[in-house]
Amino acid sequence: MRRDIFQAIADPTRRAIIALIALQPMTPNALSQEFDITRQAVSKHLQLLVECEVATPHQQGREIFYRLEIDKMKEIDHWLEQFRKNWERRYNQLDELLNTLNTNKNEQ
Amino acid sequence: MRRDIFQAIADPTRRAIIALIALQPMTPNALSQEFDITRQAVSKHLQLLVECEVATPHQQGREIFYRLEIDKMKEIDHWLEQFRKNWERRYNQLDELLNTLNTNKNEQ
DNA sequence: TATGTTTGCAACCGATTAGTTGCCAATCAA
DNA sequence: TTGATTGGCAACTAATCGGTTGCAAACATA
Repeated sequence: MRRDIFQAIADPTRRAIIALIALQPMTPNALSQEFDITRQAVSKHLQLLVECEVATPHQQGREIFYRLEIDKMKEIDHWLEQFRKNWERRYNQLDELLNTLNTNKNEQ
Repeated sequence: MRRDIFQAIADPTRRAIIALIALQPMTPNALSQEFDITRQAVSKHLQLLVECEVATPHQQGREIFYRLEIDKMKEIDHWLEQFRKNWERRYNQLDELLNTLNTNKNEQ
């Protein structure tokens, strides 16, 4: 069984879950209301995310909030590093800074 | 059938293939010598990469060189963008500047 | 032309995946 | 204490995945 971050983000539902809990920790119940699948299906995705150490459960009464382990996302970023020099010129920090300032006043 | 870049990088062999053809275009035969699987298995990975538009075949005589479409890797980078502000020092620079420009709400 | 090389395609196989339903334990609220 | 809510676990299923073998087409070369 491969259990790594790349497996974790392979599924579109899982990517959506990751994006949601990046904003705030959420319960399986709350999460399942965002999708057309059962709570149990969402739970299985969460279970996999926990195995991959992408999310961690935090119990609060009878609810369990799943929180994103943001550091895990860095592993993807790190893997991308080897390709970045092949495409990025704007990875120059100053370029990035100026570009963002010129085209984006609002965060997202 | 999900055919996207995230599916493409889910498999470790495929990630290795991507890393290899990032250095130079390679043939299925040459690639298969780098792994403990058959040429046909490598070919199937290449086929999927082509479907995902991560690699493109370039015939040269009876050989077919597979070349990495580096731009596709940017899609991963773009998806990561939403998380990056949560972790990156070099983006904190930007955050700090934006906060200052926005009459600042809160530091850090 | 005959032969070997390179590759794609098809059929097949076992394991995994993403989903379902059913059930039970724990917690909260009346 | 009773009943509803929340969520994990188990069993099952259809589809997909990653691999195999076998074969035929296209090309290169003797």
